[in-house]
Amino acid sequence: MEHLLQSLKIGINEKIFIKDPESSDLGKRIVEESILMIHEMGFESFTFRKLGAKIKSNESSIYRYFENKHKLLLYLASWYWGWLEYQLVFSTNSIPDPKDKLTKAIEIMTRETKEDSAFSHINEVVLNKIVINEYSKSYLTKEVDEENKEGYFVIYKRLINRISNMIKALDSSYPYPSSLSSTIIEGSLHQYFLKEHFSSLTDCNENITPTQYFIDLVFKSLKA
Amino acid sequence: MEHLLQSLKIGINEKIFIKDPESSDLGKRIVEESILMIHEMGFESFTFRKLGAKIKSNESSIYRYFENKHKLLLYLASWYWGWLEYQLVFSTNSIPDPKDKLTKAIEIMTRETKEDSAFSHINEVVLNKIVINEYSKSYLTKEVDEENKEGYFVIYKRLINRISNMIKALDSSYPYPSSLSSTIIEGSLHQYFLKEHFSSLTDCNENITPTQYFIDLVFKSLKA
DNA sequence: AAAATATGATAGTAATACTATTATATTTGT
DNA sequence: ACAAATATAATAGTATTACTATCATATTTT
Repeated sequence: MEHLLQSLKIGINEKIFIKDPESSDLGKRIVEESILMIHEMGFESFTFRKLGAKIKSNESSIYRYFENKHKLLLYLASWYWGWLEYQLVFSTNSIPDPKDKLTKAIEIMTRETKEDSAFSHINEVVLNKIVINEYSKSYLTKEVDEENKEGYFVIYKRLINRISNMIKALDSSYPYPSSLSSTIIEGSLHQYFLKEHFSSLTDCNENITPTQYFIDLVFKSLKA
Repeated sequence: MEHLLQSLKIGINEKIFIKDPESSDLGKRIVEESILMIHEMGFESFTFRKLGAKIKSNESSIYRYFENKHKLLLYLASWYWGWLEYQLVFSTNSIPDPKDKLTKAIEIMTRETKEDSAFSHINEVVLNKIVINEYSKSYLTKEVDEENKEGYFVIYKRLINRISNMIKALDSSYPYPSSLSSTIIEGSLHQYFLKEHFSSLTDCNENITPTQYFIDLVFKSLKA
């Protein structure tokens, strides 16, 4: 639990923002409305000018919180992964059996998102959709290595490592724990995307969930 | 083989381009140099103006071939997947045993790219890197459904279906052939990306290839 | 009540993503 | 060989983007 409260409350790398959006009402409105707008119009069409108009604030005021929309996306993604990490650690902490623990972990990482009333200004369901549709764009850039060094992806990496460690705990002989872990996380986003837009490329639908697919995939791969 | 020569020579959906770049010297230079430039500077920084300067042609001339850089990316990706499909069908066609066939297929889809001298103006090694870094951006847009209807992703979809069918041929009882197939294709790109930029999130390195990982993953999942 | 800080209003800039027009090559058909 | 058609080049122009800068006005803190 050590890293946790950190991640959820102030754990987002301070270099991602200029001024902490949690520290003011305007900041929270920026976060709240940007989630809705990015979801509605897509990241490419989203601009700070449009966001300013929507929240009846000034473009230049938004720039005092985030350097640009890319940084805002990094912030939203970090928040999302931190929130998932919180749920992961909270729900698996007390499970002693490694197989049960990993099962629960996969469930949490691949299940449909439900609203969390603990964070009133963030719509987690919509944020999950943004992550599905936009997260890749936050690291598929020429600046990844630099930004990785700055620590902009730590929460995401820590999360994948947690799952990787659970895999190792269950089957220390399995040669690809990190690859399998990253496949679950990234693959889950991808299956949800396919379900929505390329249904012929996935078996996930109303009856089959990504969770079922990944549970099957993982436990057939491991000796357990 | 029916669809094939089509895909490789003229099979790229004609709605993707305004004028077929294969039909002229300028068109080929556009394709050739755009691959190098997108790789060098990333898709975001790449512009038709810069490309024009590089190939000593005019911005407006490039617009006569492609509506915008997004369409150019769709074209390059279609070419890439068509090229891979060609290799897939060519190499697996004569293999009668379903297990050998699928093994070969996974190898082709997940191996490192090598130059193909058959297409002098296209650097397949660099194009593969573009696909790893930029392909997701071609479908993670608000226009996917529209563009999917227009047929801009047919080759990619056909490819995933081919692998899916090979999985079914080997184990008709496996419930997730399409999801597994899409996991191999998309997951392979992702593992190569991680290897390059987030090495702690993958087990793939100089000694372990994505091919090994996916072969293990797939055959542990299937009854064979 | 003064000082500090946050926000708003307005303006300005370089670059992007085009479109339009006209001129000049180059190719093709007769 | 010459006209007609087509392709490419040159130039200019527009709306929008992604900012930066400045100054005014609130609001909070001390």
